[in-house]
Amino acid sequence: MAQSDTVTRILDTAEVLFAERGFAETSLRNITSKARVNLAAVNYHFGSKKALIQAVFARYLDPFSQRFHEALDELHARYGDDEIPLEVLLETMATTVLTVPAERNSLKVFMRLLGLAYSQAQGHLRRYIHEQYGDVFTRFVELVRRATPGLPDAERFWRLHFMLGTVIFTLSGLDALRDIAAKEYNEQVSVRDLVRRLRPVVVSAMNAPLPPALEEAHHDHAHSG
Amino acid sequence: MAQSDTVTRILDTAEVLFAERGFAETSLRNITSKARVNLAAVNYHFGSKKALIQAVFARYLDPFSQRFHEALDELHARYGDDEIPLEVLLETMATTVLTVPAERNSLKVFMRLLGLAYSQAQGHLRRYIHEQYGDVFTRFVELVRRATPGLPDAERFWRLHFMLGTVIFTLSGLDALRDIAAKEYNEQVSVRDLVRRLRPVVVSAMNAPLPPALEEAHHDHAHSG
DNA sequence: CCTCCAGAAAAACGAGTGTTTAAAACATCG
DNA sequence: CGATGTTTTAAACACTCGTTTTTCTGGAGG
Repeated sequence: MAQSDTVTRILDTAEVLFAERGFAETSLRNITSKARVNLAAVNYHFGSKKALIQAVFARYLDPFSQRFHEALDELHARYGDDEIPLEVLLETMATTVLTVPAERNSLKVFMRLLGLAYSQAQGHLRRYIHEQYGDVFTRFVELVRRATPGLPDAERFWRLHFMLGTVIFTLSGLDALRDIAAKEYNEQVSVRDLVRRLRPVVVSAMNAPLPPALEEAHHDHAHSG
Repeated sequence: MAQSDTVTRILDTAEVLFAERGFAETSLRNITSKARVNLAAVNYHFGSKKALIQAVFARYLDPFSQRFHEALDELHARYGDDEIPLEVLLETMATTVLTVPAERNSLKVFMRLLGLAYSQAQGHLRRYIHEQYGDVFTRFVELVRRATPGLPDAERFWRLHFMLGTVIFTLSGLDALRDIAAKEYNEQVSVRDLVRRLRPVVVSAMNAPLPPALEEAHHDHAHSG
């Protein structure tokens, strides 16, 4: 291996540690010692810790966005200009999300990283992800728009983010929840079980009745701090 | 003020900085200098940084759990042994969540802190919160159980956590989402607007049709990493 | 052979961390 | 007043951090 596997070892170790303990709580010395690699290797190969973090994300998101584009191309070929049902769109996204990390490590790490990125301070990672991979998401949202013609744009925007919260929150805290569920209801949940459970919930949530219109838009700001 | 307001100044400053940048990214020197207080004051009054973090949470969660208990007492008095409708239960929780921080600072900080606690490394904060305030949550869940008799216990467990994810994720990332929504759909969303939007979504999600039963429980573990 | 140079390794740098210590300031009360 | 206990302050401690510098290694090419 000419292009030394040092790079790979660093990435493999870093993504696990980041997912377990967060970015700030994981030092380069943690990573390099566990990867049995010299400390300076990170700065030599990646330039900085921040660049390493982005490289960890890129290794998941590059194939994801590529595959998701391909999957949407297929849907376009299959449906032409017909409206694609919401269930099919959600199913496609779920399949793609499940496919990418299945090839390598585990979905858990991927989801945990996404959760961390979104809950991260100042959201500079969120911004990076949005800039780098925002176009696939935009494309997806446009298809969802056509699949839910009864929904006002703003309402759809919020509901999509509600559901994003559901998925990321659940899958990123999966281990803890899995333990509780196993203890309380002695049942072993796999990620695929969870996706099965998520499907009807997400569909119902997206198709929920519209909220009553605002009676008179923000009249008193008394408690809206 | 005999019981010096140093303690209060530290807490007021700490909660804002924690909410903005996370726990690890906020140093005691950040806090004490912004609060115009001596560095050693934190360790003198709280003992350690970890204890300060818990104190910040306690200042929100103590009144919350007390008020939520009172609210549930009221519901019990009003409904006796009759089943309390799911909408009423959700409404009660929403009201309590909105009430507590409205008295002091802002809901945003409270939600951001909750989001951080849940996405935190190893979840030692999540454990602390669960141990300290788990009983109110348990009581609430029991009422939800009686309000949703058609739902298997495990299914209800997961759906409640799905909805917890929706709320915490949305409200803790509120600022960023608010900006996007304002730009794209030029509409000003207040927290109360969001709660109005959340209500039908959460109710529909909880009442979603049951997922199809597992065909044959985890036969192949091929991709369940 | 020697040169060259990407890569690995060891060591040091300077800045920033949570925490502790010891002295000073302050308040309370006999 | 002087004594007592609490709070504030400045300084130091002992690390850990990300990054940089320097040295060493080992194979490719003239």
